[in-house]
Amino acid sequence: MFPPLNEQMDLVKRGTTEIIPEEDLARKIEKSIKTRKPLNVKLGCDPSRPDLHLGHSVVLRKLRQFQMLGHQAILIIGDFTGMIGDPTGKSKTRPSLSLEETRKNGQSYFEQATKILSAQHITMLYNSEWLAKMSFADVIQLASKYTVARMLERDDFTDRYKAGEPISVHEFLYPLAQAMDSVVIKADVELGGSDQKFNLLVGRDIQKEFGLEPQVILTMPLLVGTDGKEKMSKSYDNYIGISDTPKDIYGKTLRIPDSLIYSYFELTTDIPNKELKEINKQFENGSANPRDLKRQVARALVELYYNAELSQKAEEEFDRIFVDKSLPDEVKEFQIRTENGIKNIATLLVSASLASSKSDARRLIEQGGVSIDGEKVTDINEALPTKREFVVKVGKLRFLKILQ
RNA sequence: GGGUAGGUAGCGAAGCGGUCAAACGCAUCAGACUGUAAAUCUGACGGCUCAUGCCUUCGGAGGUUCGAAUCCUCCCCUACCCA
Repeated sequence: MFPPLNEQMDLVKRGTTEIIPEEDLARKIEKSIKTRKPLNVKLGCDPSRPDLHLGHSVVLRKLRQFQMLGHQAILIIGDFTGMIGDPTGKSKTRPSLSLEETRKNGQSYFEQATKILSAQHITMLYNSEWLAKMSFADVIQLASKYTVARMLERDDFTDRYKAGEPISVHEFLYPLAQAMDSVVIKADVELGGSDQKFNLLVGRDIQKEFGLEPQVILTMPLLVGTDGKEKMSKSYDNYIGISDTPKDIYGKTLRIPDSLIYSYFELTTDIPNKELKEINKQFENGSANPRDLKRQVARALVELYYNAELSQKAEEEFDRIFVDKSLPDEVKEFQIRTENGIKNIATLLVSASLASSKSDARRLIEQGGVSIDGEKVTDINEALPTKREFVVKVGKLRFLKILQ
């Protein structure tokens, strides 16, 4: 029922950053073939941000490969850890969520994840199920299994410690809590982004402490966001959400810097290895127009999360706006009501949330960023057209049909 | 518990009694260029104003002063050192 070892290894190894230790993975797969028992492949999910983006998709797609090979995917929704707030990264002021919120986010996470994952061979668990039940004594015992020196080896901690930035004691408990998840579900393999390496390794150590066979860890590269600099993340606002509209997925993808094209092909699409190599070649020797390659990725992504038809429509729409510089086929509408006191273009922009304040509106107009029916607005006090409807454009992307 | 250095706009970081709505960098927004970009260049970047101007901001609360981000008092927060 399972494909042979080599086949499994080839597929699983593709696109990974590290497999630690690789021999163990082979051994575990071999054993699973022999005993006809699927491996437990764990992926921890942070429910503090409910929207999944292409960055998450990289590791989810890897998880799907395991499913396709007949293994068991286990999604751990970190609702318990999410309740306290995730310390990884810089934002210490991340809001603590209530259990209810994390549950809701967890559900939404699952729904989105199944856009990528197969509905078979999947289990979803909330880690509050076991973490919330641990007593203080349990926690102390768990904490005694790891040393401060080793905790400080984590890059994030090392850097912050050197920089004299605060590190709260509870942050040390996070890797341990995550490790407990691995203990409880008896994970054979844990997936994660390469920034999770430390946490995943702690899982191995703690499993050993509990007399279990340590999990193999498998890390994936971090997808760089649309800004071309930081990893894709909602907080940097450089993400392409898998629930974004076809238009947005297409448009955002086309706007990535050329340097990212290859990695987007590699990490976010199903393109076969052979074609991937071909693309790399074309890109290196300049025989392909990067724009065309980008269009190809964008099309592929919309197809992946929607379908071919919508993907084509998204492309046409994009061309209409940016190549032909005409209107999108659907423009949001805004009804002017006399009682709102809208008397000129500036007040209209504010009321329609196209500008955050009157000063902002003035700035936009002064800088030539506002037009009505294609005519640039030059005067802040310009009266509105008397027409019943007209289209206001702010910047390159924002259109609004005004009704009065 | 004692000591030292700090807390400034989205972030980083100057300023240390008036010329401070607060230098500079990043991020952001608009424009030019383009392939839709990226890079580059230009401009903007607390709010209200056509504008001189006015209003609200420099951890918090009070105070000194004609005048405070800048001085004083108390409080809160962070790091480091000593115990």
